[in-house]
Amino acid sequence: MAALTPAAADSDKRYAAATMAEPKPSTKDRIMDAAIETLKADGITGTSARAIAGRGDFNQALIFYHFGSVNNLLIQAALRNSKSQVERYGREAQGISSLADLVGLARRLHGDDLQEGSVAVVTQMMAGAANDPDMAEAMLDAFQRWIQVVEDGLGDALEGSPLAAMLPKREAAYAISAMFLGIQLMTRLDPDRSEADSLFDMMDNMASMFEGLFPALDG
Amino acid sequence: MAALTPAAADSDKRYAAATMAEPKPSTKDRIMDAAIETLKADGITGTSARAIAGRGDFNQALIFYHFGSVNNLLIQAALRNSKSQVERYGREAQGISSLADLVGLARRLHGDDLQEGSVAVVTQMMAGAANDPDMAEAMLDAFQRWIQVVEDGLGDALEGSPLAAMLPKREAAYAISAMFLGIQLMTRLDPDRSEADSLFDMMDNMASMFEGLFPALDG
DNA sequence: GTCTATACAGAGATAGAC
DNA sequence: GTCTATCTCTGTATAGAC
Repeated sequence: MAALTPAAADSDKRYAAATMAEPKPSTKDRIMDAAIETLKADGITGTSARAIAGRGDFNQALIFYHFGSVNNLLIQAALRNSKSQVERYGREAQGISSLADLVGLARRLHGDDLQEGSVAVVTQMMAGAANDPDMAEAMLDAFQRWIQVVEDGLGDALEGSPLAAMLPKREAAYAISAMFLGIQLMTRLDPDRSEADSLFDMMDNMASMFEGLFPALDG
Repeated sequence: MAALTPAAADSDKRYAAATMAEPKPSTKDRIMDAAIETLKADGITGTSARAIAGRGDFNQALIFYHFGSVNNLLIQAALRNSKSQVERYGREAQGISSLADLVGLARRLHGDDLQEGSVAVVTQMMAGAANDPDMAEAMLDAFQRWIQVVEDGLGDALEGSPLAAMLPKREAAYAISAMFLGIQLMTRLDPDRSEADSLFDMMDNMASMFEGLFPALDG
């Protein structure tokens, strides 16, 4: 589960540099980091060039020099993050061998993500995507990667079960991804954020039920 | 909170007047209508007092006179719409008697809603809710009404089935609502908007399967 | 590649005439 | 209750010095 460094940074470049002594982030990466942080903290309406530059402590004009526009910066930052997210999720999904495992993983990722705020960023970008086709395309791209991870995990979870033949994996993965997204969004609105817990409990029970009804043929 | 001005004539009055000859909307209602339309068309980032006023063809200052701030206008408009939505959804959900019915209804509502754009508004408001607690509260309120409708529909669909005893309805309703929301959001990103169809097909099959496994005891 | 300075459009909001 | 006019702030974006 462990990343290479605790500083587990996001961009490809930083991963490449993570083995070296000083993974000093490039300016572009610093700007993208600040953009994501601003999105998390202030939402899409508060994410201006000035706000981003203030948070990252660099000059506002750098955004336009490096990315041309604020929206393009957000798109690039989202794509960068989504790729590293999918890598991480994919790694986490290794070794899944049952639906119960899958639910357990989802529960844990939900908790982590609620802390970290990746889906909060998604919400903000999705809102921004409404009047920016390029941003919509980037979000769609991100979702498709995500669904693929779920589909793979589902394949592992159902291997050897008769359910594997009955369940269209692509559609199921789409449904699960949609649900996960929806749960995150709703949970974020709730100040005490408790309802999702019992939901995952329910899914645990459902998973047990399914696996009781359709026991795996092999391991 | 109370209606100090006579024009506090809320949407309720307008709906009540719908049976009369001329249901001429109040100014407040016209402003709220324009706000919703602007949210659909231009997203939260494009929804300014000027944009709303331009779309509804009234003076910008009226927004501040009647609602105090743009954000408060959005909150009031969202609450008004969510209430009427829930009424409508509740009506549609009457007469559900099976899971297949429920899926059918969901499919139809998905289609309608994709046209009409209610969930598009939700997306935008949710993004706005990130840095406005009042807006978050309003959205949470709206979601809870929605979940209640689903819970009721689920109760009707499972009446007489052994599933009714096995499935915690509140949690299931929460999960279904979350999934519906997620599907809407994802679908909106996709230019050709096709993936949801096969998803509803899958849910149809799942519903049949469930109802084959757990046949209703009575009608 | 980074900074300062600045242009200019659009934002929210209010005052005061009508 | 509605309008015009205006204040002030913040937004994106660019020019040009370093």
